[in-house]
Amino acid sequence: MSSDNTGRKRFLVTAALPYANGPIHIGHLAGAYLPADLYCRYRRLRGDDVVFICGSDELGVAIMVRARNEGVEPLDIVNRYHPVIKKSFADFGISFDYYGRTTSETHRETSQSFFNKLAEGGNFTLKEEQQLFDPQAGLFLADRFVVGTCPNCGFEEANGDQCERCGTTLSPSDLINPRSTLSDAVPEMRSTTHWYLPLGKFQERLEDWHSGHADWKPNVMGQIRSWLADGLRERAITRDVPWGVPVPRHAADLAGVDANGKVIYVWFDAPIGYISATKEWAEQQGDPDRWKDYWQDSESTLLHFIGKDNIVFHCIMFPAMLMAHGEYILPQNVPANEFLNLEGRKLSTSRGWAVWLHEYLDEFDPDLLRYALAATLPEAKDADFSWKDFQARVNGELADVLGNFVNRTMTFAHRFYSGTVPELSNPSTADADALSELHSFPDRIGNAYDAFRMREAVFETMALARLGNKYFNDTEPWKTRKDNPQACANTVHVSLQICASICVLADPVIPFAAARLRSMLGLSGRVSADGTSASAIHWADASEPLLKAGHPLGEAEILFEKIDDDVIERQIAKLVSRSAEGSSEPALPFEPARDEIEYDDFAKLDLRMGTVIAADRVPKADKLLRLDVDLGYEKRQILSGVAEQMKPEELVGRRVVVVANLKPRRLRGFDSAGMLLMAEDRDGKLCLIESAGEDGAVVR
RNA sequence: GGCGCGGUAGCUCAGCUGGUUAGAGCGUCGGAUUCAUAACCCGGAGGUCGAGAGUUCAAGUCUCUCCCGCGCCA
Repeated sequence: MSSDNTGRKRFLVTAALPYANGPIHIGHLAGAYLPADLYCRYRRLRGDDVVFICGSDELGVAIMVRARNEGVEPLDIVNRYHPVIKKSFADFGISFDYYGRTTSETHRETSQSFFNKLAEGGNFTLKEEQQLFDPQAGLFLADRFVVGTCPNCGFEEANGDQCERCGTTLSPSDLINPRSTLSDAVPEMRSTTHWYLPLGKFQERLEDWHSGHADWKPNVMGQIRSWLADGLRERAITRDVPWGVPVPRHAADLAGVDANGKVIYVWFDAPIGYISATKEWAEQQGDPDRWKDYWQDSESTLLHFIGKDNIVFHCIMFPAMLMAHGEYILPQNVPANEFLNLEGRKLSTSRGWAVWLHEYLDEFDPDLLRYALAATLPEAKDADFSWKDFQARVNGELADVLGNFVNRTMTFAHRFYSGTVPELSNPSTADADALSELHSFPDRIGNAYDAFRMREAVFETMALARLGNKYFNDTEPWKTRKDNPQACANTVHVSLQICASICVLADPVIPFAAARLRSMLGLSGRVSADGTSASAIHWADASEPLLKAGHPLGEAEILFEKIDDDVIERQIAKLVSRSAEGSSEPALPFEPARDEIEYDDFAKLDLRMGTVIAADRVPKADKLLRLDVDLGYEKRQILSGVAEQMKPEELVGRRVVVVANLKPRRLRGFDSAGMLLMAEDRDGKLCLIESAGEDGAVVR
């Protein structure tokens, strides 16, 4: 392990650069950002020197195409999303030391000089080849931007890489009547030259390096072995695209190639973004060379947090690049996570099946999602996030177990000990046992973090609150208060110590609540972000009582409010309705507001409460249900156009609001005397208007 | 199609290099309690560990075949 002469270990932690063509959702968080943040916060509390780096990946074809489709510049797209992403991370408490972007000048320079260095070292090969060119757009086309008729099944919208209908693998030249998706023009073949990185040259060194890391996660190692067993091939590192880091002049001259219009392929420049962002961080620190301590000193530990889709880039290609360059250290570990599903289905941004971070933050406390996600991270296999599970975690664990323990402890301290820590004297076995168990928690939780077992760490953190509750229960201070005051004081003393340890050990998971807890305990400011100040409480200190007898406590507050069912149902409904719209962004307009009316206009309505006592379908009518409604003073037959959304049996027994004085009319051979009031969402979804009040009650 | 990772109580998941009656949280049922956010605490029930075959004194744990989910590659 790396360390400097003060015993502090030095870490450079990166989290995958999010692609800046959309906002952040919970899948991103669970894959990389939250586990990385848990780890960094933990390490800082250990007193280690951590630099946590990330940034927006803003280059590449996808952003360019999207800009074309919207008729704007690529820079407009990334300028739209970069600030949103950056802010939502910050609000969520992801504690990046620096969040950069790959459109920065530093990144261009860093990528180009990296490229030049590899070119000088003779690491690249050049290949001239025929590629599809869209003469109208003036662009070379990636395979997937060509469509045409499938030679196998005749499907007319087959993609250049695969036919969606019959599944045949294709190359664009196989297509009959090929056309560009950018302009509809017929693509032509043109010759172009590109740089390749022959990864095979690094095969042996990579194998040696990997064999020294048997401790990596099985899902990561499995995939690496699979790639190495296949044998590494050369891979293109430049493209003909107008949006990227230009191939540097120096390398082009060395190769004798006109590099005009050619850029470095994003897979090559994106990981270099970690380096450029670290340089920018160092500049910001006023010590421009300091990035080298983290990237080029063997005493430093480099960790990449990523999702499983990124394993080969971080475990094969980027390390090969770093080896080729020669001046960089290699990652110590790449704890890649699997994917997170949502309500049992795969996340899909295009189908509107996602929970967006910036929207979540509009309605909830960051800590709630941090906890719920951390408790169910996809560490070994794909995991599922559901709103019901979120509610259960918040109510049953954060509020009931942790929050309630703190609350009952604080209540005692304030009510019977005037808000100070009572003295511990003649401790019972129960008191001593609780303290001795407490002693083991920093290591128990820390060992889990050290091994990248975040879920276990979170579980063990909650276990400390469970210990607190059990201890509190077993020692029954509400009884001893009357017949054995010292025993009661001991209970409150020890319980407060447990709270104090929690405010340190829970800090990585729920940093905002932990800070509130510290202020309740009168420990504000004692846990510093970098763990360096002299009076700071460190991770290991949480194994011992942190509060002295007589220490004044702050004001008590509820740490976590419970979440009501209807709040959760609203979230689920939002998800479902968006997914039905098939779009990620809420776009439907609200119905326009109507003209103003007089009170008398309103008073003409005779609205009454009623109960549906019978309901059945109207024959040959898709939309109509026939209902018998009890209005208290009489029963009515009412026809309602809800059959497409509600079943008769769902309506029986429901309380409804009825327009009772609507002129009766005949529909499909049935008399309808009145109508039911409903709320209609923009997408046409209907909801009954329910209320208490007896049948026949006037609604106004 | 090839490769990789997973498939363990109703739900979400632990089970490291094979070893006594397979664990936790939630849910459920029962009990106890009342300081506290109708919270907490105790106890019970629930699993032929995806299916089948094999190795072994002994297999969720190793081998093979098959099925299912996810991913990577072609």
